[in-house]
Amino acid sequence: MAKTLSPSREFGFLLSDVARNLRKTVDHEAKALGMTRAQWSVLVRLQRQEGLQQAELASSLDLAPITLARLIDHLEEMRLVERRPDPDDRRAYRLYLTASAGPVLTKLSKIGERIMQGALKGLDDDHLGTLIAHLSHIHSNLKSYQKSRDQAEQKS
Amino acid sequence: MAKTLSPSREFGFLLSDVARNLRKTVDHEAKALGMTRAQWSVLVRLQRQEGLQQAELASSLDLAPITLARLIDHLEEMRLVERRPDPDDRRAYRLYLTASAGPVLTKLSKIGERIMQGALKGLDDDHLGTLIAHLSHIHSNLKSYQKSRDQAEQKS
DNA sequence: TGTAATTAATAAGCTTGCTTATCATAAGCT
DNA sequence: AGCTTATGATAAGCAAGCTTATTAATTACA
Repeated sequence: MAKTLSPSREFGFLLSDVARNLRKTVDHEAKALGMTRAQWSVLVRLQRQEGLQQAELASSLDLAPITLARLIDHLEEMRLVERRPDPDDRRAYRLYLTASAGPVLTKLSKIGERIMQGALKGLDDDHLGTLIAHLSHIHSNLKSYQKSRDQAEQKS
Repeated sequence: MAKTLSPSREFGFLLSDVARNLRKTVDHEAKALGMTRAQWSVLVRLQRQEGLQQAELASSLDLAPITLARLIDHLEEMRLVERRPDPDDRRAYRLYLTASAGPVLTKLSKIGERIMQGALKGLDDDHLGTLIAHLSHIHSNLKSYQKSRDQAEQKS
């Protein structure tokens, strides 16, 4: 039984397990503030750069535009984000945080810091640096893999 | 602009980015076989251990029982999995792979190997070992974090 | 200039995750 | 034995991802 996996596949499963646990933890903490993880990520991104169009934001979050549109619907109902018409393009909106988003973002940032402190407990800075470097490497492998796939599809 | 994040938060974002890209790649490849990633993971788990009850399988995959129930509905329609009544418990089913699941699993295994080879290209075995060790450490941190959270909720 | 191609946003409808609730059966306790 | 509690499966309904299709506006180019 318990057929052993190759190290590379073991890594694949481990990575997705860790990411799922992290998601779950973040979901749980976000909920305490009446937010979801997806909404959180939108706010954080807008905090770094306001005035984006929906399509730009969607691509920077790696979401389909329609998925983001519905997230923005909610955030607008919650009065945390507002759509303003793009002065140069009547098809488009530009997205801004409202005044009430500030305090929420402060809380979210504290929570994020706390979660990651807990997750990385016992790992010293050197090791964290190595870990980040390795993951970045894998990240770029995956991105070039996807790019070549997209190009292959383009042709067909 | 581009306010810098602490290394620990940077790691959090990176981890979820990598995991999302991996998911996306796996989704794409699974689709070519008419499968989804979730279905794939069910089959792989059953391959390692047949005859599980739904509740057992759900917990081992870290899914809510109802989520698994609907996955099994589909896999049963696809004739890859079958529910057999548990002889000792009339409430429960036990899950088995059908004969046609074999060839599918063979293909899936090859695809998984290929994806991970691509993702880990340029990373030598030592580094992979370190990476796995660090992620395991983080994994157990997150699990104990969750456990303490669950216990706190138990009381309330 | 006017038509074709592209782009921004949204709609419809699917999957897969969740929580909460329901039903039937099992198990435990007195 | 009988009552309560726990458990296996499912249902209903929500969130958030997707693909495909539609509409309106913009851009490109013949």
